[in-house]
Amino acid sequence: MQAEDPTNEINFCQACSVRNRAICADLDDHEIELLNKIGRRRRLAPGETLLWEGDEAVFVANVVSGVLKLSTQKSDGREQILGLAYPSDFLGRPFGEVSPYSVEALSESTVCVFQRSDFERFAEEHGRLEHKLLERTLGELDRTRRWMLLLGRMNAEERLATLLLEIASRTVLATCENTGWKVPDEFELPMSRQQIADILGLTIETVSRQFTKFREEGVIEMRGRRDVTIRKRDALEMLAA
Amino acid sequence: MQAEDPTNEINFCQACSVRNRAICADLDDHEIELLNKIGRRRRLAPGETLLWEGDEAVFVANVVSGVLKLSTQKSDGREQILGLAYPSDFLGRPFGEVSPYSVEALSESTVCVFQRSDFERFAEEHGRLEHKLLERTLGELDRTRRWMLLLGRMNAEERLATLLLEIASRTVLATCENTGWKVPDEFELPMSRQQIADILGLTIETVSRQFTKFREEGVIEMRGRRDVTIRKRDALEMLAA
DNA sequence: AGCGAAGCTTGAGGTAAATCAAGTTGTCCG
DNA sequence: CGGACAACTTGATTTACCTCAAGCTTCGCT
Repeated sequence: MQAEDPTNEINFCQACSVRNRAICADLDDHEIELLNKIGRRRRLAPGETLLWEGDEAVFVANVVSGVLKLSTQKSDGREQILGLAYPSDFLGRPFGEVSPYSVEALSESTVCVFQRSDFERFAEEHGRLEHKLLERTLGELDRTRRWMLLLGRMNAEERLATLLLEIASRTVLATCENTGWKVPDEFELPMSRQQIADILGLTIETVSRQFTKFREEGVIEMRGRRDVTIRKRDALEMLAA
Repeated sequence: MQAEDPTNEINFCQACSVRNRAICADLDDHEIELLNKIGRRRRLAPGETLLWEGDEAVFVANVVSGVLKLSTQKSDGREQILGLAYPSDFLGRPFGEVSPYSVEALSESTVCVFQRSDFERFAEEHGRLEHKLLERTLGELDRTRRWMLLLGRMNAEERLATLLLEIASRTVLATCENTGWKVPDEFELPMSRQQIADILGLTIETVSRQFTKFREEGVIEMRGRRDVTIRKRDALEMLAA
């Protein structure tokens, strides 16, 4: 998947690894060609920011590879991560003036970027794209609402269990083509302990202690700081349920 | 606004109080007539449930009057309210099989209900409706994500301040037509203390203590349990910021 | 290899909110 | 109008998580 050349500006849609899963999936060859003309590939290094909260919303984008975070800050600096974006996910705020959150790459990422105005014009002329975007947005709203139960009503243990299962399941969807995949028990965390804390609404110390606890209980195994193996999936699912 | 007859099944769209704000706003007279044929009005008493979490998603609806809550539960019964729906808001999960949350009326409410299958067919044939629904869904996603900052990173005082301001601003949008309105400082809470706790991710006791604190500080004034007057809006805005 | 620094872990102590347990106040209804 | 019940408030105590403060790993770099 990393083999394709992200700098190739000519007809990159044809070879795009998320071509059949992103919002462009239902477009025909002619439409794809038009979309190809208004978009461009962009590579982001870890830590690089694509959109700033409060800034004019100039871009929208599809994630092609990598993982990005959406986040917002309180005036005093407290940060809350609003979600993660995986390959085929859509980024940005069409039909809105300002970006309501920041978007920053967690890992080395490739995105397919459009000027918001270009994209909106295209969408209004091509109902199928707008329909796909609607379906994706409704799905994202469901996912976001489920996260509210975690932030409002779960304890630290339940929160980390839920996140580990979520990352596992999202990782596979991002890695394999849509036949024959299954959710892996081994994966790499795409973010630091502090970022995990900002996702879960906890402090870095509490997150660290929970990792230690899961390790001691044999629920997970770790090689280095970011390589996780789930050993007792049932235990995690019980907590997350 | 309560003067219109909710049981009148003939052409209720024409006289609908949310006609210009709901997703039907951009439809022409012919389209409205078609939509009118597939929808029907339904009145809900406080506490009555329109959709159950996990059930087949048979309905979608527009809120005409009243306030409803969307909520989800953990397996052990802990509840988290995912959001409130005010007049002109859209309810339900188009293009999905199961309802990801429950919808229950908080106050006496009127909704305009469609069979999901009817609605989806109509939407696919009428791009303007789908576009409106997309805009509304994107807005709802933004609002939901902002709430995550509250659940993940705010203390009890900040949470209640934010909710009071939110209810005040949503109440006016629900009450007045779109010219000349301003946000009121006096309003009625449409929910119980326990429901406020379930919105804010707190316990009923903590909510009660915060109300008492705001009253003692002269930030708000209360007549009975549900009538609130904001006396120091600055103070609340400072906390919510 | 070995240094340095950022990232992470661990411990001790403090605190906001939860929990448990009475009281009190509104509200419904005959 | 009064009585009963649910809804709410208040107080005392506990606890999960936060804060502050060291240490310890991991990893990039020369």
